[in-house]
Amino acid sequence: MPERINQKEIARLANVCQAAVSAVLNPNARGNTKVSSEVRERILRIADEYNYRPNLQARILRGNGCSNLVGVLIDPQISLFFYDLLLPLEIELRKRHKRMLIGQIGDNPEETESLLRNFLDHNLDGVIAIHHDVRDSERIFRAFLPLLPQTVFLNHPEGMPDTRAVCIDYANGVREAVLHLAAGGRRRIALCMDDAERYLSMRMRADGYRQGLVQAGLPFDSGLMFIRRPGTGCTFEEVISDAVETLANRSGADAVIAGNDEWALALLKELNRRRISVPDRIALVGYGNVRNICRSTAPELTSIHHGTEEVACKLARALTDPAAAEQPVLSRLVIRESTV
Amino acid sequence: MPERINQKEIARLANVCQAAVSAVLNPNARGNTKVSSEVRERILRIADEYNYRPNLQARILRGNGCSNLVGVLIDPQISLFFYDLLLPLEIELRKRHKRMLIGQIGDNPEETESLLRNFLDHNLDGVIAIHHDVRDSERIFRAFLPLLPQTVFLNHPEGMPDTRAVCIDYANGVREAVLHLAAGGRRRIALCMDDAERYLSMRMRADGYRQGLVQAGLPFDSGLMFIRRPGTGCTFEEVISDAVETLANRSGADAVIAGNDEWALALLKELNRRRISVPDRIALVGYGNVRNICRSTAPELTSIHHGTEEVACKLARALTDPAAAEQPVLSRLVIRESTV
DNA sequence: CTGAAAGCGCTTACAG
DNA sequence: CTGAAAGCGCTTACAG
Repeated sequence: MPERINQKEIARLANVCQAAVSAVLNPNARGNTKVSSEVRERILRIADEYNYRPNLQARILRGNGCSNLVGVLIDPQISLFFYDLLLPLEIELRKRHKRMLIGQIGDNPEETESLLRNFLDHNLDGVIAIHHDVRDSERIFRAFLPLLPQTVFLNHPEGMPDTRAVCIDYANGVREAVLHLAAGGRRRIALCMDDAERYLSMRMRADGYRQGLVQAGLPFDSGLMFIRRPGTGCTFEEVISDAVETLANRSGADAVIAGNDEWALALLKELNRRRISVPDRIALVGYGNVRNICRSTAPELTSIHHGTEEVACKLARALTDPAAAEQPVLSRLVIRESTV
Repeated sequence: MPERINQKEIARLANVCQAAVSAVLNPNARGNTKVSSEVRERILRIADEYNYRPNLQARILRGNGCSNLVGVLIDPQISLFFYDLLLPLEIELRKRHKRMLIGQIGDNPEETESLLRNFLDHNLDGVIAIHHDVRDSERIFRAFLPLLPQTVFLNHPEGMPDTRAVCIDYANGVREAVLHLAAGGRRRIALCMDDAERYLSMRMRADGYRQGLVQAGLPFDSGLMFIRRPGTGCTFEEVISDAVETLANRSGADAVIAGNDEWALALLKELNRRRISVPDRIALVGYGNVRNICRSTAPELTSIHHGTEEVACKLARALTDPAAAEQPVLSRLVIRESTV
């Protein structure tokens, strides 16, 4: 592979001026430099022969040309679902000849600001914010949104319903789960998950739970809703043990819908330890439908899916097409052994 | 936040020439433009006030300045372990003020070439190849390595021992596992994994297995080595079922070391289905020590760990420091319930 | 100590 | 139809 060649050098080899080379190699340019087809052929041949690639930095500096870079904001508390989202998202972006620049945001607002400033430096074509649950996020995003290129959120950030966002309807899958469990004869269906105040996604799960109960004609019983409060100082194991004690023993649950697959797995383990049979005595539903997990437990785990491919596709499309952000992505129940 | 300001504008506001601004804002530059401390203060104040950020593209075009971008090559068959590596790697790169540009390579050599060419366009500071198991990879990497910036591989690519690579000693953890199992009284220790020809990592597991047997004073029995051959047309479930049939029933195994945690989970499920107790009748060891999985099974899964943090740190360091690539990272056994 | 100028590679408005 | 030139924002060799 020869050394990198530039337009000036091609022009010299083809015996034309550099502007002609530029015009030939950018057919859709609006410049009015026209060239004869003979000259065009010569330039194209040489460019091909020497493996010409335009200099990206020069193009951007000039004010034309885009970086083909899309910033993707994630955070360290990323759950397995969002991990599963990264690869499909890369595939969707690649289809559009874009590449993913990863920005991991932490708890520190200053670091988040410095990250976004760095994003600005790179002249991104767009930003996809998969995670934006940062302290002070409203202030930060309000300051940066006008400067950043088109930004698409996965669900609206706190207090900013005016942003472009692909939303997941977290409620639907839970509603479906309740109906499925009720159809299987379960009457004491519980919901078990992390702090509901902070995360919209958790609140929506609770909404879906209530909707499902109403549709199934079952009463709501607050004793069947186990929600971990933050800052109690309990370990995860203690919380899970407490949840099983509360739901299975005290409240007489015959089914549990977990806030995510990790919780479902931990619950399954604790139920096994206490010799409470799943699904015979208690049916169990996860959330996230994480590959490799749901199909590897015994019994296989029923879970709620919100199509990573669909979400990835919509996020990528929404960068250029506002319509892609309109319809929410429905979460759906995927039935396996743990509920039958 | 004010509009973006450039050196020319700062120079105008400070009543100096642009070169002075450049000199003040790049203290380590070798230009011999010197400025009085009074002028320096004025320039710094204005730059700060207007939130000056140097234009990255201009710097790169000028020939100085680096992109602070590191390309990271992954592939779609990325296992959960490598996923777990991405976030620690991002953290290590961020410490060095670098950002991760994701390149997902597929089976198609042309796409891989186009990906690498795109990497060249972005003027990367370095490339970390986590996955490089592509068809034709030797030809491709031989062509691109001289053009790419410093490239660090996770394990050497096929046929290229002369590359800079952070190597994982996959053998050690398996050796430790065999010794641990033998110490617990197991005598028929099996190894169960995917095609060993293709992946060095699989061959090294087999090496560690043999070393462990020798050290434990146990005979090698080829009937205890179950290796999936590619292209048989069997589903994953069929392979796992076949493995359990072969190892547990025909070969009388009392312990199984799996090639990865996904296999271990699937084996555990199949053993449960056949009412073969783990660890009572058969001890089980995974590989990868994937978070959320090993601790969520019943019994909890003993697995082999090759410290993602250590690997991430060495990969990032090796970009600038060849010494970081010298010592292999040892895989280690993490003992949990499935082997006691 | 300070300023004017060249040039990185590119696109495009303008003149011939 | 073709060529000469300006300018994106920056660094640095050079002249005063």
